[in-house]
Amino acid sequence: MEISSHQFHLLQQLNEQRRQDLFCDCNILVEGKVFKAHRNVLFASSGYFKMLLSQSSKETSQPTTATFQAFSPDTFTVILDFVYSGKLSLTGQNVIEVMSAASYLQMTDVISVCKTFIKSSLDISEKEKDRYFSLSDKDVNSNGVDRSCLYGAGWRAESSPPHSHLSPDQGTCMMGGNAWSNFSYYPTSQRNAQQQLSKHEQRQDSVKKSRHLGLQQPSDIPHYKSSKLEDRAAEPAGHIAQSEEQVPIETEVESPHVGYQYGQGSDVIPRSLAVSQQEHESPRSSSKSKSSKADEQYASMPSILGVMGSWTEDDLPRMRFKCPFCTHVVKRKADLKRHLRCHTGERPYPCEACGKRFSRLDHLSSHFRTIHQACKPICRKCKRHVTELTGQVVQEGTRRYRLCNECLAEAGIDSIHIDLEAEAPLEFPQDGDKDSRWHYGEDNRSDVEIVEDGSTDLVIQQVDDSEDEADEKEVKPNIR
DNA sequence: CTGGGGAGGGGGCCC
DNA sequence: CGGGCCCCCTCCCCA
Repeated sequence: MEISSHQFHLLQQLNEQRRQDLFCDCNILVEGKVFKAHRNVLFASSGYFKMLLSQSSKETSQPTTATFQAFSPDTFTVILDFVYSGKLSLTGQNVIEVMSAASYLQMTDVISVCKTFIKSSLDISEKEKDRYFSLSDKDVNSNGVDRSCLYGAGWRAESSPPHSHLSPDQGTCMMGGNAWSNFSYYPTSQRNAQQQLSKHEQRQDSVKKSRHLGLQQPSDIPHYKSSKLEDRAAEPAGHIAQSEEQVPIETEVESPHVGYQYGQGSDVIPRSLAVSQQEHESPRSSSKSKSSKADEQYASMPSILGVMGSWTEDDLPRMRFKCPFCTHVVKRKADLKRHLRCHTGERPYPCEACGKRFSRLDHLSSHFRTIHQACKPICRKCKRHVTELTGQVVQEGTRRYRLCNECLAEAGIDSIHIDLEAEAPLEFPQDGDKDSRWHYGEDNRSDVEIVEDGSTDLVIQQVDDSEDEADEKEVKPNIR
């Protein structure tokens, strides 16, 4: 006969002992603040402590002391409370730092929950958005990220089905924080197959890892292509937990206990600051993430991301920002913010000419110039340089390119006709407002001459190349 | 099947 | 710190 409440009461007693400083045999020093705990509890909860305590296990008579600088006392409080209660108090403000700390301490379950938390706060597809708004009608106070949530874990899983959780794509736990308070977390061992790692995500990480660490990309791992985010969003919500599939990848990098030298440049990450390489897949997110959600995350990004200390040649400390989702390290916070979009799938810059969305404004700009403005003074067919005299702009739907007169003749002008709606040139918004509406130019350049033709979606325009070329000199389009 | 080119995406870094 | 450019890589399409 098994009494399900036994484990709960046992841990409750241990927690009580911790609070009363009874039998505590381990001191943890975090930025000057001392935490007392039981080494057997820490040993059982954290891979880091397991390593640490196993090394010092011979000296059981002396209290073990561990010192951390890589995270704040508040963060460790959250971690320790989880260890002793199974409840993880996550908020939009602390989730990144808690995850980094959990990564450092090798607490995979905590990492998984943090990722789910982040992912859920970012994972807003159009469909989900609709649901979000519909739910918001019922729960006006729903705020998602900033709402604190409590992850109940462990023994209680026995009294509640383990399938009613963790997949943010399921049930009421999924979106916009509407059900954060109901969001329960269960240890990896109790989760079912739906928690399997997304192969695409795994793939992306492995690719990145290979790239950043100078490792060869496994040929059997298909390459994740960001442009297929819709496909990705359509996949079942599987992520979380260190699956067995990840093991080969994880073995490619060293553990934080031995430290590692980052394969990029000569910057060596100090051992004490090395972050765990327990790679975790990115929080899955739809390509149509609501940027404001991501902004909240970015805004709340704690300084823990800057713990990657290194030293310049002048012996001056140089801060580095480590991505919480991969091994990538950047010098600037803005670069990290930009990099994070490749994990969150956020694409805040839509091309209103064709609807394609981009994660970066410069990519959108480049796309627009190349696809919709025919900036390249090169004949698309023969690749020769063309001017307003030797070539013309052809519009095919929203796509524009140039053809020299010869190629134009070969293509058969007779088959091309005017698209009157495209009479005015496409203009790229200059204000940089990512939400601004794109518009067709209203200045109606006087030098634009529409040449009528016979096809259904092609337009040939005589344009002033001098203006275009001046623009090109100014903006230096990314022409390869 | 293969190679070349276009397009997209990510990182570094300058302004 | 954001915008933007350059460089590099990968994927996809097409000849």
